[in-house]
Parts: sequence; structure tokens; C-alpha cells
Amino acid sequence: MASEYKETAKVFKAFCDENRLQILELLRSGEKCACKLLDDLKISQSTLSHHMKILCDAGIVHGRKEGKWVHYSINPEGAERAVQLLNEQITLDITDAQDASCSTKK
Amino acid sequence: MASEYKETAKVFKAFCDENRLQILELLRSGEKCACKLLDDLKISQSTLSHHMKILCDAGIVHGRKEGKWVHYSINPEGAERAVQLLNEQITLDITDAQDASCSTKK
DNA sequence: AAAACATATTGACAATTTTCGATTTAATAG
DNA sequence: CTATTAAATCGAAAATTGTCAATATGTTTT
Repeated sequence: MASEYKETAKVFKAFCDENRLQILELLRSGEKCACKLLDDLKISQSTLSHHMKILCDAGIVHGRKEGKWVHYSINPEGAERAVQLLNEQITLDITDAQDASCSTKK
Repeated sequence: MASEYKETAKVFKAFCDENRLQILELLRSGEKCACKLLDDLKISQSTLSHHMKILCDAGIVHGRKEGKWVHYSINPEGAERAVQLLNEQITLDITDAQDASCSTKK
């Protein structure tokens, strides 16, 4: 259960960097080649590659290799999984016993 | 639009730390006092306070002060906003012109 | 085969985040 | 009013993350 946290954190880290959010914005209009993404971003090629790895490892983005190019796109299954995971984090659990008392008594 | 990214990132950062994920897990069963959270976590009081600030600033958690205690709970509106925001990041935009070509021609 | 090109990897450094102990603030209890 | 208690803030250290230049890898073109 403890290691679940690490995996969960990994998914949401995909959305925690401004450059990655901009990359996702670019991919929302459809599949894009890495070289196209690089044109629109103010980062180096190696930095882009680093961010694409994080997005892919989180399952949010998929890379399709074609010759020397890689075409990236949003992965619908990974995206859906992220939404589901987020819902799990914030949905109240009505089955658990409610113990609202302070550990230090009033 | 650029600063939108920062605000978006701030929300998802709430879900990117293992301790914060555990805190949310504890809050899923209902409102909890900070002192109660501290009992269940293996972190110092100041570290807990730091994480609660991040969760509250992201709008995911709400703190209710009662005397010298603070009772924390998941904020349903903030949680809903996070889900909405996540959907915005990953939902394909069918209105945008699709230009899938490489910037470097084949 | 050699040159050119797109992307990935490496290594170093900068920036940010997490953590804790010490202190401060604010509230209650004696 | 003083002591005690819960939580926030501060300052510094440790850990993680983001960044780039240089280099490596794999592919295509000449």
C-alpha cells in the first residue's frame, strides 16, 4: 500500500511542470512530432526528451516511432486512468468508521 | 495563458507527494484534527503543517479552526475543480486545426 | 560507407521541494 | 497573569527535479 503512493504520485507529476502542461496543450490538437514540439517550446532538445519520458512513463502520452522521428500523442487509456486515480484520491469513503476526535482531548 | 500553467501545476502538486497522498487517504474517512493526522504519519509537526498548507492552497483541503485545534477535511469544490482541470489537460480539442506534419520534411 | 539528421542518454549544475529543529503565535487552562 | 498546548513560521540541510551542452544511438540520404 505504501508503494501505491509512489506510483500515484508518478502519474500526477506529469501535470506539475509548466513545460509539460504546454506540451499536453500542443498534443490536444492531435499527434505531434518531437521536432514540431521543439519548435513551439523554449527548451533544449535534451530537456524536451526528458519531459517526454516523464509523460510516457506516467502513461499519459504515447510515442510512435517512425523512422528517425517520434510522433507523440495523448494516450486515452492513460488519461482515463489518471482521472480515475484522481477520483480515488478525493472521494469520501463512507464505509470507514468516522473518528473525528482529537488525539488530545478538549 | 502562460501563468495558467503555474496555477494548474499548483493543483496537481497536491497529489505528487507520498505524505500528502497518505493525508488525503486519512481525510477520506472524514474530518481530522492536525494532531490526529500527526499521530498516523511519520513526519514532524512542522512538516505536516507545510503539507497542509500546500493542500489548502491548492484548494483540495479545507481547515476549520476551533480553539487551538485545526480540523482538516477534503474540500468537495476544490476536488471537483481538480477533476475538471485534469479533464481539460487531456481532452482532445477537435476544433483546432490538425497539423501533424514534421517541421522537418521527410 | 560516410554524412546528415532526429532523438535519447549522460554528467554537471541550478532551482525547487521536502524535511527537521527551533522559535513564534495564538488559544486555553491553572 | 503565567504555564501549557496546538499549529504556523523561520532558517538551514538534504533530496529531488529541471536544465543544458556534449555525446551516443539509430535511421536515412548521398
